[in-house]
Amino acid sequence: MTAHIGNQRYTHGSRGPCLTAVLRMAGLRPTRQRLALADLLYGGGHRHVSAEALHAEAGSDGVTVSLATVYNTLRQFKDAGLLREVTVDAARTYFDTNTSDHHHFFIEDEDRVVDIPTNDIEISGLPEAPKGMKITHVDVVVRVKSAG
Amino acid sequence: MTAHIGNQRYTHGSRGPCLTAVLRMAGLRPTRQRLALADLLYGGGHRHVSAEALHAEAGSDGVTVSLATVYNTLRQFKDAGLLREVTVDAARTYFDTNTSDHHHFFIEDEDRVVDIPTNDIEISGLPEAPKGMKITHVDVVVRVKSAG
DNA sequence: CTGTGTGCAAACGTTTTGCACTTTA
DNA sequence: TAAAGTGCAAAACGTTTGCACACAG
Repeated sequence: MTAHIGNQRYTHGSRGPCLTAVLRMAGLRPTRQRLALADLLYGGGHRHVSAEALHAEAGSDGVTVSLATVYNTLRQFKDAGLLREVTVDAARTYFDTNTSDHHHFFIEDEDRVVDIPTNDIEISGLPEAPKGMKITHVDVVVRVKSAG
Repeated sequence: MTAHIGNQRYTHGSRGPCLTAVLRMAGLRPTRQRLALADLLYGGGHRHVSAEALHAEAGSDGVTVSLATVYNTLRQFKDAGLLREVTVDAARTYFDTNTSDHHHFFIEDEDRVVDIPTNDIEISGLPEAPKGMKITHVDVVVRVKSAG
């Protein structure tokens, strides 16, 4: 079984040592805090987290990390290309462990971000970027709420 | 010449009285501040504003409004369907006077939102909403930066 | 030992709110 | 004159930063 961290491929089972290597490759020292957060982020499948949520999760996992360090770490991971920032909600910043090109559902009642499972989305009729501009990315956010 | 405020159509030239009517229809008393802000928002073509920017604009226009009132007014206009909130940037909230179905460019270097001029965008391959959910809206944000 | 990372608390920018005052109908 | 809106200052919120201490290499 393989998974991805940023654009690194890694084999499950050798996670501990591998995370160390990934951090090193990203130019980040593999400290206790960063390894613990990386393990939470990449230990299972892909995830979407907010700083506050990750901090709470670390806490209830017995990992001692300050909220400031969580914020700093998320930003460093993002700058290193290990995470992608997802802008869906003005109130909070979400980070996605899946950095490949894909789109999102935003579940409005729950303030939750979910990957759109298919890669079949195609956007046609996109206009040119305004004069002198180039497109860096196209984000599609499908906002959903419970059908009640 | 006609324009739109929310889903109201109105004729230019009779702007003053018309704005009063629109506000009334939205259940909002046509106060001096709300009329002034509505005039700034709808006086020209469609616009994208942040609270701070609108407040500054009012100020340099000689209109005395507090920032809190600008925030409150923008929220009320949004709740009344006269404005649409555009989520493109975690740092700031933008409001769009064009409430019809359309998409946006976000100019990253300038923190500026621009309507995508065509209505030709089609999204194919959209998956079902997650079980028990229904789609409320699909947002497409095309992020651009200067081609330098 | 040197430099990087961490934690805390304080600072920050944006947005909301509580309350006394003003305006609208 | 009753109900709604306003302004101000203060609070609240998520996020960042400055600085002293701790840790990795």
